Amino acid sequence: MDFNSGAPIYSQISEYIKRRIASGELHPGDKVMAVRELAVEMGVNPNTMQKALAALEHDRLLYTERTSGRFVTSDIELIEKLKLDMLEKETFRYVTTVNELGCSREDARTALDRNFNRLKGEEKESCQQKEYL
Amino acid sequence: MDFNSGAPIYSQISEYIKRRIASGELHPGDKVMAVRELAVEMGVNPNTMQKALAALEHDRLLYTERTSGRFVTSDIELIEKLKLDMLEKETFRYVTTVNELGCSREDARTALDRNFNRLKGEEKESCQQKEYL
DNA sequence: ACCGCTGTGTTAACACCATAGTACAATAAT
DNA sequence: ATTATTGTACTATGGTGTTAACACAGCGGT
Repeated sequence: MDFNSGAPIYSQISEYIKRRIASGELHPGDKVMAVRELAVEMGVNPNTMQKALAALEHDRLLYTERTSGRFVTSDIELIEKLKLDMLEKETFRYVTTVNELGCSREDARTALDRNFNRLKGEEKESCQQKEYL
Repeated sequence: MDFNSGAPIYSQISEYIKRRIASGELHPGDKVMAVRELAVEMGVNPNTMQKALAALEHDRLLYTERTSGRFVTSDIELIEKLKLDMLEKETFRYVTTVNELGCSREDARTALDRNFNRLKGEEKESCQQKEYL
């Protein structure tokens, strides 16, 4: 990951993990890696990772069992709602921005298709599996 | 404007003005408001606004005439390139995020349409003109 | 009982962002 | 010449993010 978006790192990590929960890549009830381990994996300080995970706990997407570790919520409804909410939020942000840019709906549609193709092409080339969490 | 995105305010302002230049809402060669004036208008400190405008000057989107004020570049090609670049960058960011969310191209398409309709609806209701710059 | 793992809390240091306030140089208008 | 306006520079302060290096509490396995 690259943390170049200007937003705080802990926040970027929170959003990233949120997406992996929403996508189902992190299964409900699964145990997640330890704070220190995750911190090494993503190249940040354990405190920063702690802050990121704490935010996810606040949203009830993770819960912690005192000494055995952290787990993904088993609340499937919550996860489904999360996914829909994030899609809507991201899309609205995108549409607003692009509209402010003076681009039409058609402009956005073609740009969207072009970038989906670009993405699928990249995925085919570098078939590396993600090993986080 | 609301500055809740986590990114630095000066950076958000830069991007916002960039979009207004790209859209043509700020015409090439036009004079922009004074730093202090703009700062009041957007409710930020003059220093913050200065920083935002300095970033735009670094990109040659604005230039300054020592004592008469700042002006939008007259380089139409640059503006056109800016617009295409920003659309591509925003779209790629959106597509990447949404794909990570586990959403398909169709999911994105319908979400896009829904939000464009929502946006057009809102624009019709509150027909306030923007008075910045 | 001991060791190692877990999460958690604390302190300190450094950098960046945002704000306030002040000051100065150069031009335009009077 | 004087005044107002322009951009620019500087200091200082408070808040937050990031990192580092610790220490502690609770549970499991040996």
